[in-house]
Amino acid sequence: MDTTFEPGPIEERWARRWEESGAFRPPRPHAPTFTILLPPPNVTGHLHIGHALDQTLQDILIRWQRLKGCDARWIVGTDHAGIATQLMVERELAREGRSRHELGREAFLARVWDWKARAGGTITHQMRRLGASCDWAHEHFTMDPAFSRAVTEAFVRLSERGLVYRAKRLVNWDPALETAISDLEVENREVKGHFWHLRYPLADGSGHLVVATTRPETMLGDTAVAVNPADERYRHLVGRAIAHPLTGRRIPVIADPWADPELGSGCVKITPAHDFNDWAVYERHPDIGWLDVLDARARIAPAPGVPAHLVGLDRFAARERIVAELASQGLLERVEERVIQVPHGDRSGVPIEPRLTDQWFLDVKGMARRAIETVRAGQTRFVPEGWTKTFFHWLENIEPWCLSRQLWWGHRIPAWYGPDGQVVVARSLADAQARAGPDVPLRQDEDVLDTWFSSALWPFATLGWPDRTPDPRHFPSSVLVTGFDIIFFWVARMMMLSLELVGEHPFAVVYVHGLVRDAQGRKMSKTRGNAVDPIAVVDRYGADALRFALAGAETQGRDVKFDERRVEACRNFGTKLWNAVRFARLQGVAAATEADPPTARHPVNRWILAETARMAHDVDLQLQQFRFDQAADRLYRFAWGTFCDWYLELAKPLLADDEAATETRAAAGWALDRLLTCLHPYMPFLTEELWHALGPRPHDLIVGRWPEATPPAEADTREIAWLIELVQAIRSARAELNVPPGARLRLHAPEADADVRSWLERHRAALGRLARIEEVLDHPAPARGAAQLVVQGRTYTLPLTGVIDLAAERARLERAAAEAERAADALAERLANPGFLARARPEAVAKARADHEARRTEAERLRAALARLA
RNA sequence: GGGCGCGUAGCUCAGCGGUAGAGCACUGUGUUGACAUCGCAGGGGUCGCAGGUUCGAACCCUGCCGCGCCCA
Repeated sequence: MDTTFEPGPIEERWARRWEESGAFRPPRPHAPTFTILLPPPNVTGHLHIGHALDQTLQDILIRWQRLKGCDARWIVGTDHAGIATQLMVERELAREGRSRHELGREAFLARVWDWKARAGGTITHQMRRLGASCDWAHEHFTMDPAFSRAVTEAFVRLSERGLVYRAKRLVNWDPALETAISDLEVENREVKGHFWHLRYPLADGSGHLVVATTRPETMLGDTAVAVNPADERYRHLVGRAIAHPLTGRRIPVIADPWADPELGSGCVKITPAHDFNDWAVYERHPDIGWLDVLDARARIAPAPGVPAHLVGLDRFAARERIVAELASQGLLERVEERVIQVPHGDRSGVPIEPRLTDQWFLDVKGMARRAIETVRAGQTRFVPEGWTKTFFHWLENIEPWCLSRQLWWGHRIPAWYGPDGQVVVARSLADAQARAGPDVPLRQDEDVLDTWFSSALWPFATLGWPDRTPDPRHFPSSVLVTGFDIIFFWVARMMMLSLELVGEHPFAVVYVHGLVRDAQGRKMSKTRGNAVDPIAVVDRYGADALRFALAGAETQGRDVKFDERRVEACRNFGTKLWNAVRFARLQGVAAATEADPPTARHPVNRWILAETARMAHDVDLQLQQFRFDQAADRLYRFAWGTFCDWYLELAKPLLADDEAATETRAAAGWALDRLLTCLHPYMPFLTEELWHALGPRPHDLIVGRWPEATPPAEADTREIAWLIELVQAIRSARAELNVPPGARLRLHAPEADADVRSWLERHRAALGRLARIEEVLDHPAPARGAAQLVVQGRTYTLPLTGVIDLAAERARLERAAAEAERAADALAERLANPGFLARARPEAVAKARADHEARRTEAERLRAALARLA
């Protein structure tokens, strides 16, 4: 073995071997199941650092449960990402100087499939580099024939239940992509804009009203002006008419609470076809009607009253033109500079327009209610619990879900239209034809379904629905792991559709983690240039280091600030472990053959066996609670502190001792095996490599067994705790008194009782090695010219003739004594408080008494030592 | 405007009722044959501020200040 761990080749070798040998899902038909659904990433996607965190957490859970003997299954796949994929291929075409319209629908789709075959596997290959132990043998894709059948079936069934319907509604329209998008795909951005205050003349010429707007171009579609019914200023105008300054149409002044008397003049123009709030006003006053004045690309469209010279202008050009015209007519009262919220499409980045179109909607109110009930009843639990509230809030205010998208790539809506406007929703054209009548010419809906509609079926469409009922071994799944930004996209919708179509909730636990931010806490983005490529990090430090760093930083509920230095520290941790195993091998330590701990006589070995069992037990507990950070910390401290710094050092003399060597090798081998096993979920590659480095194995670690040994009683560990404390006290005194590092000292232990004497005897070699003690004597040493230490209530002396700096020793003892006294005084004060004695828990009182006694004794000893020095 | 969350060592964060911890950084020191991607020792915090509850508060409650996110 080399002295440093080279992750690259090792990771590649194990990734291949695990997948080829079927280790990611060994056949365990009778074992309890543990199932995780990977929220499907976009097929166009590249792995970003957020995926790396998300997938690391899932893989830790899967590997842990696999080690615990479960039939652990991580269901994997990608979604077809309608808009993103279509855009990607359209961009490719554009480079060739062509468009999808030139190609036609069929050829275009062939081109997309071609792209998918060529480039669609990027993200899944990157996942493999992270070590994601998914059920790759059954990878899914939302456009696969079976999955597509599920999508059609879902749409048809929901339609049969009256939950899917077609209607003309305002939707968020993306004029760049020319499709409806979901309100979840709209982000409000603050931009510098204007508030234009416009004069609207009264039709009878008796004056004007002032309305303010941020989008003057929409005024072409005005059908009313509203004032608040409680607004005294305008009450007399309600029912009168405005002569629209641009269209010349007569539009009424109406009373509606939407008009805010406090805002601007208190009058507001009503443009139902281009504003959600105005549409609501129209619904209360249907007489005013509506007028659509924008086309699919947000250019001014021909409509009654729209001046011909404006038709065809882009919305922003039209805005300028209109403002200029009004100004020249003296109808522009004033212009206010103002920061306004403008909705933007998160894909296209352009301002979206509310647009009146025919779309398919899903009525989700009832499903939302049932999803809420499921969580209320505890069938699905959020971890951390706080997200429950967010989830409820969204579902309680849910609107009908617009399912249709004006795209080509996706699941085409299974609806057909007859010549007289009749609509047939059916599983196939044949089916539709049968229902419409044999001779009726049918035309299929041009639109496709929202990608999120298909991914909402993920929990059961991946398990064979609708052909068969999802296998109860994997449905409901055990846990869904995702970022909080995806609660609405996935969690809520998967829950709603599972409840509706399968009649059962899809997951028992939803674990919600934070977002990965940069080292300064800013959101990562391509445009900002602060996005971290996880694969580049893997190249530099190894997948294990990245995984350990990410999972170790995942404290429940907080965002993760990504700092490469942390990854470096984790890489060093891997190297440390690597060297520990290298050393162990050099010493003849080999793989343990038994799951049970070997019998050991020597306290050092008994101690490490006990500590190992405790560690395994703690890590298991912390993972059960999804405390990825605490489990990582426990592993780190055990491996580095307990095992490397103490056990291996204490074991060195034993390995050189013929009598103790055999049991020490066995204890070290057993402890290392357990450590590698418990660390495997976090650092799969390194641990697998080291597991095999220790000797021939009947199987790979990935399918090993989680240690179940129960931690023995504490009594076993007292002797070593004392030893460690003594060594630390000696080292500390040596360092503070500037004793040359190589100097060998004698240790006097005049206060030792039989136990301590035997301990000193037993650990003579260790004291020699770790504290450079060449001899232990039980008679007192002269205090002058000696350092004195107090360990667990007993004083020890280190003669330092010629070396000691008397003043330094005095200062050191004084400091220690003062500290012990401070602690003892604080405890004494507490014990003197009658309230404490009367009301505190008896254990707290007992502990205070014991602590006080120990600190007081320590202080006394230190004072005595000082006195001797004087 | 509504909701959620966060302010603990220079930095990143644990701790959430018994008197403060880790990693990194920092200082000193070390070639004792696993490891300098390392060892050993050490410095460093009125736990945002002000009240309250309690025998006891970083931890519970209230208010304030600062910061972030989500929804309008």
